Amino acid sequence: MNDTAPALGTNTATPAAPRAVSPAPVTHTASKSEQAYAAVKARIVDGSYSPGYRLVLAKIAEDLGVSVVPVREAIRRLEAEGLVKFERNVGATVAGIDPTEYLYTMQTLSIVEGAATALSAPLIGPADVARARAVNAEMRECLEHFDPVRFTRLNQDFHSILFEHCPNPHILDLVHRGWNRLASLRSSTFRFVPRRAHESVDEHEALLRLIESAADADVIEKAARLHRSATLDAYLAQSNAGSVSAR
Amino acid sequence: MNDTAPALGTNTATPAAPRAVSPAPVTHTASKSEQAYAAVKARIVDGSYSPGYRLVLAKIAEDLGVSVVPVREAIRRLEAEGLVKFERNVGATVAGIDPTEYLYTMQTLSIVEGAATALSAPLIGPADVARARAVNAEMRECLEHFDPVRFTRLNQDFHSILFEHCPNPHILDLVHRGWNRLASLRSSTFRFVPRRAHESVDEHEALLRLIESAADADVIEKAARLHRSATLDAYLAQSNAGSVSAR
DNA sequence: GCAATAGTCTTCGTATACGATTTCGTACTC
DNA sequence: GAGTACGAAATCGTATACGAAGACTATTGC
Repeated sequence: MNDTAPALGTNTATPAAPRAVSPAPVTHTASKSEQAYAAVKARIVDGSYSPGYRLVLAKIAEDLGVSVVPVREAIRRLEAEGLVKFERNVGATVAGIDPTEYLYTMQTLSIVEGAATALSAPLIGPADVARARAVNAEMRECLEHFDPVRFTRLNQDFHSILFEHCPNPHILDLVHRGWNRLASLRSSTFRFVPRRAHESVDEHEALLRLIESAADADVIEKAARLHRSATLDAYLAQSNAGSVSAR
Repeated sequence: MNDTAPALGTNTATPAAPRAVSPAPVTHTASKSEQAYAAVKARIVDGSYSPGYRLVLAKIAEDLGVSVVPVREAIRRLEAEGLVKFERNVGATVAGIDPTEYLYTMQTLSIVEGAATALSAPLIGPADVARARAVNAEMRECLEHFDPVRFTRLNQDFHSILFEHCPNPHILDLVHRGWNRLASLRSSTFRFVPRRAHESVDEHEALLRLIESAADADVIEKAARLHRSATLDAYLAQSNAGSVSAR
């Protein structure tokens, strides 16, 4: 379907080596619509457009040197993907950080990512495990002088290695969408709950052990799912104790 | 109060989409874009546009009494949903029945529907269970003079009761999308594998028992997932006695 | 001084128009 | 007779234009 492959990337340690499946079929064909989609998506994911940012069609069109029509299409696609919220006769804004939304997204991701990881597991070779372990080592290092943003990026790299082999493209797409949604809110959970970062690294190692030992798909799925929902729980516990709760 | 809508006396050709699996956001304001989206989606889901059908923008626009621009947007949204396939400079076609695609969709659905059902379970009251049981009774009846189409519709109704209470709208949305994709290929699995229908009815009852007894979420999820993947397996076993995995 | 209302201004929604690309048919040549 | 090349028709892609709806502001009345 859609989903231009990158977006998940920015990976320093994992240059998407394993498979040449990477769709770079942009054969001199880049429709304006496509351009607009990619451009806006990139800006959302990289944080240039932060949540709540008002996406004015005419302005974006001008920035990109196109008319509003392709931009509208792009926005529509992003809306369907959940990256943008659209209100009739009012306009589009970058989808928000609403804690409720965060909860939904994390829960959904826990499920689809768990499944994707379990489905990938049999296809993950020793080389992949080694790469993942290297990333995890970096994460552990990163714990010293804790940098939430860097940590989050590494976290993404780590999990990418685990689920990218998923043979079911639909599920993989859902995982990507979930990650993108999270990426749009740059404030990672780890910023709020640094303690969770430590546990996270340990759980990563446990996950790798399971994969190495060719554990049951069920077991891997459950572990991957719990790994994520534990992060969610940590966030919830924190936010309840702390300031903003609201709904 | 608004809605003077002169000149276009012939419009509003779409009176409340014929009960697709997804909710109809029919506020009293229906932009042309919405109309087009609902209309095309309805036609795909109800089979007027069968898989492979070529969706010509101009023709649809004329049928609906609008211009092509709103139709384009609608098509884009349907594309993001996976109901249509779009090729640059060529056009859109209703997404196909490709067995591989079927496999992917069913697998994905088994996962998200399983999760949705498990999350819904605690919110399902005796009244709901009773309704579901009534539907299942109809299905059992339906086994006598087997009618695959009717059976499939009842099957959808049954599962809808089980997952519609899902508190996570994202997951619920994914379930709807999965069902819609399946709906677009009118040939239900049960047409090919009537025997599966019998098992299915029994599994439904088992599922209801689990929900009634407030079984563990894990147990319910696994049961719901297996229920669906068993249907998939039945299809696979039937359709090709040879090439199992089909890449 | 505050609130309600009217007017303006921004921005969206859709129609129409035209250029670009693909596809299909036909004729011509080997 | 078959294959290729040229051309026409169909269809998509995008720009521009105009009407409509919501938001913002200023003015007026209490």
